[in-house]
Amino acid sequence: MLALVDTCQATATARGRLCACLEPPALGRLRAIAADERLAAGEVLFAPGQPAQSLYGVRQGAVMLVRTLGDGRRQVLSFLFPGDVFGFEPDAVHSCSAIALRRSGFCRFPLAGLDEDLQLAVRLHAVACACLAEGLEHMLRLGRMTAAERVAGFFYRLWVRLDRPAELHLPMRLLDVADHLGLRMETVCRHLAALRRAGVVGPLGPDGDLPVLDPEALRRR
Amino acid sequence: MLALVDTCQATATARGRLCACLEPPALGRLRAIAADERLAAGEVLFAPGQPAQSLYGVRQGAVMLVRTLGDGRRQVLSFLFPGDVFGFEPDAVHSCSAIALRRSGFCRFPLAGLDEDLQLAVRLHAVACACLAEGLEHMLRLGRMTAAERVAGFFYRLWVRLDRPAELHLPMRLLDVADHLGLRMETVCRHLAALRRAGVVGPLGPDGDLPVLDPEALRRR
DNA sequence: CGATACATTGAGGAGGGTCAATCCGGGTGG
DNA sequence: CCACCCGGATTGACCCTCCTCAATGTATCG
Repeated sequence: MLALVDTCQATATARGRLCACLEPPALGRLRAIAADERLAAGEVLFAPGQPAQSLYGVRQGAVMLVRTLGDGRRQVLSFLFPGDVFGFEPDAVHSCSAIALRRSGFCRFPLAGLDEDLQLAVRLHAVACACLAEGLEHMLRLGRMTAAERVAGFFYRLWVRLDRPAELHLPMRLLDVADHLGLRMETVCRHLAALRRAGVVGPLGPDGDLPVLDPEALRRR
Repeated sequence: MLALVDTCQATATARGRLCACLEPPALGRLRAIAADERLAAGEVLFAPGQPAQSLYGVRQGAVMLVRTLGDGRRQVLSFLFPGDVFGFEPDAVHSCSAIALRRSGFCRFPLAGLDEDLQLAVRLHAVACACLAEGLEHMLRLGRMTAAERVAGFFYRLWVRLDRPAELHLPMRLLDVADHLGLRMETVCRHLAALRRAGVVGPLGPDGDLPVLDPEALRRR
């Protein structure tokens, strides 16, 4: 079980990481309660209405959190990568679904075990704050940025999050990106095509490979 | 100092309330560290870049949290009313401004005092989760709802939040509403006019009074 | 009585949505 | 091995919602 938490530690960004900044007692508790979980691409970790009894940390792979309206409208709340923690709910019930975008592995932390150590609780709050800030940031994008800005900004942030690779391996479909950015798939595709014509990115490969040629131009929007 | 926290308790919704569900020791600590703060309409409680050293609970009045882009684009992240808690930041610096919409009073809770009691820390996390969920909800609106839905939904939620009064007293300008909903003021005004023509709301008074004639129609969108 | 601040309304334009056709690569089954 | 199919990406044409700009209304305040 030790390896579970340590894997998180190795791959995570410091900010969203649950096990960061913990001293032996809290870390020990975290290790004691962590459970392993694995999902294949497309599988659902939890769905709306299900009881929310754990937090999850992504170890490998990629996940998205999705809310769906009755009439089929979808909002992808976030894409999550190794080190990210998710599953926060104000009530004891999930309000969105978590869907693996590829074969993924998770640390599962039962909520019951998280409320009994002060340092752990404080850390938990810090991680929740990071999620909250992330959400507010995205609110600004959805409310006040143009389609071009959203698309370029999205790929820039993804590129940074994935350690600035020469080639981005998108685990999600363009439809998912569109549902994240509050746009239509066609709109995302068009703006991506514009970036390609401008020499900012290369052609999108069939397996989701996207060469990033000019990250600076992406950042500038 | 006792009265401060108790005032929160009296007026707050259970969910976002910091002092809810606390037993004497934690409640005592909360009371011990709570400080009073008052602002006139339009005054700024904190601004981006300022050190974030406290959480705040609204006691009376109304506040909005605002993020502004360099080019003047604004996103109102949330409107806050008695009982709401705000000031969560992942870093020790504020990322948005808090602006009083009218004469308002706050409980100020220094962060330093919040990290030392387990029950308090757990409660803090619960409140942060509630904020987070609120944010995700709004993300869905910004990303996937039409202007008409956003406007109607906004006034419906405000009406519920303010205890379903016959007449809504809007503390904010239409411009603020627009910047909250990712719309233009004119668009908000037009859809509000449509609701008026449909007999769902009455005419908007000069001091922000808005009779709510058919809440059910508002809820239906 | 102007001046200010905000709400309201109209006319016109643009950005993004909608619908539909086509492409493309990979899998499947004959 | 190849024809077929399928999911997703791409592109085009058209349309509608919302934005933009501008004029007008209205209440408050000096």
